[in-house]
This record gives sequence, structure tokens and C-alpha cells, in this order.
Amino acid sequence: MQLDERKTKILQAIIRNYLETGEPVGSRTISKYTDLNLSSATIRNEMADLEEMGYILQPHASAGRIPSDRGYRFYVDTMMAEKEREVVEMKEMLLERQDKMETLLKKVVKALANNTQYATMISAPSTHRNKVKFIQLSRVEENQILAVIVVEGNVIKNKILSITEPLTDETLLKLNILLNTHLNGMSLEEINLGMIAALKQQAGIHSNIVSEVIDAVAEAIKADEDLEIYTSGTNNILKYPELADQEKASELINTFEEKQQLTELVLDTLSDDNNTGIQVYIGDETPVESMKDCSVVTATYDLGDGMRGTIGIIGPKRMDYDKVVGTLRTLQNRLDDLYGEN
Amino acid sequence: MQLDERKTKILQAIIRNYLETGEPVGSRTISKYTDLNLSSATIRNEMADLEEMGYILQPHASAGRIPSDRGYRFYVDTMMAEKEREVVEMKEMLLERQDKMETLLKKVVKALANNTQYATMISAPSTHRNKVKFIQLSRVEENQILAVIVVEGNVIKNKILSITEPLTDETLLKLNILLNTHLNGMSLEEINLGMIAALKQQAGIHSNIVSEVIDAVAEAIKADEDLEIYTSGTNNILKYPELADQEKASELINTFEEKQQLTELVLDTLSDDNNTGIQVYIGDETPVESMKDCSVVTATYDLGDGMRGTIGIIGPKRMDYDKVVGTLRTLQNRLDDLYGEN
DNA sequence: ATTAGCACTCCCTTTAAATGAGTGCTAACA
DNA sequence: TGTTAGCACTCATTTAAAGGGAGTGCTAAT
Repeated sequence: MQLDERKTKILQAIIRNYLETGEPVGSRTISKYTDLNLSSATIRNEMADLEEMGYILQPHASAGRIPSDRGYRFYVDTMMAEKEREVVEMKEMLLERQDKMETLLKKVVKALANNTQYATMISAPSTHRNKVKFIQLSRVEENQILAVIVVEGNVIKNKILSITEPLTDETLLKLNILLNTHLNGMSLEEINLGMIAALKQQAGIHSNIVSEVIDAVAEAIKADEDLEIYTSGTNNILKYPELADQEKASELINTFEEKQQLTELVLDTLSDDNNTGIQVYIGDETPVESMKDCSVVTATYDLGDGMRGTIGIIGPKRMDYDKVVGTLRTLQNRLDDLYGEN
Repeated sequence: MQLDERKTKILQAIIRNYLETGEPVGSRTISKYTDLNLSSATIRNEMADLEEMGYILQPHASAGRIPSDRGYRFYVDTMMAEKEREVVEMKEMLLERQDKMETLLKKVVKALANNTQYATMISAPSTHRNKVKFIQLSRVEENQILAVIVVEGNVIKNKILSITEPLTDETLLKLNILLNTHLNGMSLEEINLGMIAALKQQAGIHSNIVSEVIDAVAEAIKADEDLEIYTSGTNNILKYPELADQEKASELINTFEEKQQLTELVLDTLSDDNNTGIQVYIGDETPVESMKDCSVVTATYDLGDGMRGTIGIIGPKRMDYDKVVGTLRTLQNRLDDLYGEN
């Protein structure tokens, strides 16, 4: 048996209706809902077929049908191929470029949550920034040295070092030159133990400063492993009865608060990059355990220069895929436009 | 009528019992629960008195009694005065001083949530840090200048400036000297328009750099207005039926995610500093709207040097005040010890 | 002052019945 | 052969009634 046009229409009608109401949908509803002019009995026959084919299922014997994961998947696939979507009112917010990336991201994720009424997340853009660009030690107080390290992608790391031995300005200058000449342009792999030992030796009594600076360098470079993630609208989870029970909701809320688990989602999205950069995880497809009963839609945005991040929307399986994908797509374009050229 | 010893004992018994069970408690229970050897009838009489006095109330005519806000208040006041508490197993976690404050705070707030099974928050220590300590401009690339600003309390602000006009190293040095001689030691109030104009004039063609630096200074100084707050265990809210309904839980979760509203709590706690630094807000007493049905216990911790922060525990009114206050107190001491001397 | 006893209240649970949305199947129809 | 009307059946949900039970207030006796 295969999915002819009529079955397709009926399936879509079932799903669309279920997305709206959240209730199992019966044959009579579809009979009226579609423009097929078929009686409920005919629809029933078709529904029996669709169920046999695994696209829909019955929560219990005398209930209507709800989409199965496979049904959702079909719906999403056909829908994604279909249309380009209208622009949302998020425009003006993005019009003037925020000077602080953090503020922008928080605003975006919040607007997205308000807009969609789902839980949302966004990861700060990260790149491979693995080369040291600039190091500077400065005295800020008698016994305090400020180390500033800049790595590729203009990621800046500050560290205050307390010194015990007196340090003349001249020595400080020498240390600066020493560090810069040896470490500039180096990647994490290139800075090996031998090199560190050599540096320490040259620094003599101030070798501990070298140690601390190198620690800071390491931290700055690997900082993107725990990438920053902002969330919003977690409370929207409670709006959907199928997610709102104590157990599931609790886990989800925790996931959103801890953020740790969300990085998996980000990494998965970034790694497996298809043409559009928009991905839909339905039920078990998700890489995050606590979202097994949800659907997750993610989008990759690209600010050029290898700086990429992920936006995600998490909701019930009966999520309004159409709207969500559309919203994400426009948002994606906005971000790309805004930062892309720079 | 006044609260004699017997009434006090009965009231405490009622509250303690209610804290455990979450159910209204009846006279017979108390009759057995206490060591007073009184019949349920006598207890009933006393309970009638206590109700008249406003310490307890009946959810409905034939139910047991639950504590009123006033009852909780009484309980907390007597309890706080009473005892010094046993030490919790949070010790080892704090033993070695974390190099990153952020990591420490996240660990603390998480441990606290696990420990108490309530929702918890902690604010990063902030001080009045309102004086500029150090400014430095450095070239990191041909057309990019890094501005580093350090203000009191070692709060560091970085800003990358893109320049259009060429800038010699010599000019850069001059700018550095210019900025430092004029701005070092200055507070936000002291940096006025006239001064800024003068600086700009001296900077000549590079006046825009001065502008940007001053913007950054302003940001660094006022950064403590939106102080950083970490939360954990938000999902614990759902554990308490009296908070778990869609409406309330949703607002609470939102408060914890947004964090904005939590600053009110922090500020209130920090401002109104009593002897111990531990405060209990019951029901309406809280400064945060969404917590009207909760109790909130906050503690101030002090790292010396004017660096102070707030820890908070948010739970149902029938919170285990005893344990919570005890835990907070020891935690407070730990933090003070750990960072105090430095 | 304390207590036993009792009538009364009212929430909650259980049980049963009624409802109604939806199905599968069969037979008739075009 | 595909479509449809009709009907018996299923089963979650709603509604109503009944009963239980925890707890109270009051009174009278100790």
C-alpha cells in the first residue's frame, strides 16, 4: 500500500487538526474539515489504512487518531520542502546592531519564546579560535598584575595575578616581550611542555607568572567547549498537558536551567549540517534524553568568520512546525544579514 | 489573651507537623504528637484560641488547622533565636578555593538545591566599585584596538575598538597617558561633560576612541546594577502541590529564568541587614510578586573588601525553616572563612 | 480546668449510571 | 469497485449519588 494523494491530504488534515486542538481527531471531523467531500465512513477506511502504515495511531480503542512520530516526520518533510514564509515582526528589534552580543542573544531568545509560545534556546556563536593573538601583562596595583590574553575571534581573557616577589617595570616589560615573541600565533597544540619549560627558565624567579599566563591561555582557547547558552520561555512547557506532568516537566526545566545538556543539542545541530541549516528532531530522534516526548527544531546561524551558533525551539510533538520553521528561517536570515558582512 | 507556654507548644507542634505532611492537622494528632498529655478536646479549645489570635487558620469548616503567615512568622522568630545548627556535608566542596568565582557559585547553588530540595539562587558578590583603577589601550591588529579598563574590586572590562584612521604606536602611547592621567581614580560622578570635552579635544582626530573608552568605563562601573545571579533546582517547585499549579509555577519558573526580578530580592536583602544576615520572607512579605505564595530565606555573605552577595532559598510556606536556616548559616560561615582573610 | 461524648459539617473517594465521540463492519448503492 | 448510510459496540469522560471519615464545636460530667 502506498500514500496516494487522497491519503496524503487526509493525513495532513489529521495532523493539522491535531496540532490545533491537541485532541485525538475523528473521522467525522476530517470529513467536514477537508474539501474532499467524503463521508466519515470513507475517511474511517482511509484512516485504518494510515494506521496500518504507521502514520497515525489510536490512544485507545474508541478514540480518534493522533499522529505517530512517523506521521510528524512525513508532515515536516513535505512541509519543509514547500514554502517560504512570511516575515515576523522581529525585524525592528534586529535593526540596529547591538553592541553587546549577550544582550542581543537574550533579546532574540526571549522574543522567540514570546512569539512561538514554546521554550527556546540560543547558543552564543563560537569558532575554532585556537591561536593566540596578543598577550599583555600590566601592573594595576603594587602587587597585582593584570594579564590580558586575546585569541582569534577576539575572545578576551583577563586574569589578575598576585605577586609576592617585587617586580620592576623593566622586568615586566621583558616578560611581556618574552611571552609575546614565543606565544603569539601559537595554537594549543603547538604550545608543548618543552616550550613551557624554556619559557619558565627564561622567566627565572617569575616562572610562576608564566605558568599562570599559560593556564589562562589554555582556558581562553578551550572556552568554547562550554559554550554559553541562553534560554527563555521554559515555563511554556507547562502550557502543554502532554509535557506538564511533574516528572517530565521537572526534567525539562532542569535541562533548561543546567544548560549543560543543551550543548549536546547545539553540537549535534552544528555537526550535522544539511542544506538549510534547519533541523527537526521528533521524539526519540533528539540527542537530549529529557526531550524524548518533545519535538525540537533547531537552526544554525552563521556570522561569517567561522562564527556559528544554534537557535532551538522545544515544544510538544504537536508543535506548529509550519510557523516555527518559518520563524526560524527568517530569524536566521536576519542574523546572517546583520552580522554577515562585517 | 496571650501566648502562654502551652499554647506555644501546641502552635509549634501544629506547624512542625504541617511542615512534614503538608496536610491540615487536627486536634487528635496534636494530642498524641506532643508530650503534654492533653485530650483532643482540650487541644481543640486551645486551637480555637490560637485561631482567634490569628496564628492558625482552617482551610474549611471541618478541616484541621494550618499555620497562617503570622504563625510561620512566630515559628521562625522563636526558632532563629534558639539554636546553632549542625554542620552540613557541604564542607569538602568548599575546601579548596576555586579559581573561578563563577564555577564556585554555580557549585554552591546547585549543592544547596540538592541539599534542601528547594529552588535556590545566589548572586555574585558585588561592591560599590566606582573608581577607575587602570586603563590601557593596545593594538591587537592593524585596525583594532583593545581597551582594557579595571575598576575598583578588580572588575575588568574589555572592549575592541575598530579604527578607521591610521594610528601610530606613538599616538597610542599618548592616548594611554592622556586617559590614565585624567581618569585614574575618578568615580562616575567626577567624570563630567566638561572633562570629557577636554579629553576629546586633546585627543584630536582620535576623539571617538576617547568616547568609546568612556562608554566602556561607564558600563564597567554600573555593571553591578545588573548583577549576576545563578539559580538551581527550579524544578523543585513542582514538588510542592501548593505551588505546582500551572499559573503559579509558570510565574515562578519565569522569575528564575529571567533573573531580573531576583535582583530585587538581592537588593532588599543587602539593604536591610540585620545582625545575622539571615532573613525570612513569608508570603506577602517578599519583595518579589511571583513569590507571594512562597517563603523565601536569604542570607548575606561577605567576602571582605565590601564584596557582598546573597544566597536565597525559595520554597513553600511549609518549608523546613529549621534546616534551611541552619544550612544557610553554615554556608555563610564557610564562605566568609574561605574568602574573608584574603 | 479537663475531658468524654455526640451531633454536625464538609471534603474526598467510591460507585454507578449516563454521555458521547469515535470505531469497525455490513449491506446497499451508483 | 469505490462510496456511503446505518448500526452495534467500545471506552474515556462526565455527572450524580452515596458513604466514609477526619475534624470541629458544644454540652455536660468529672
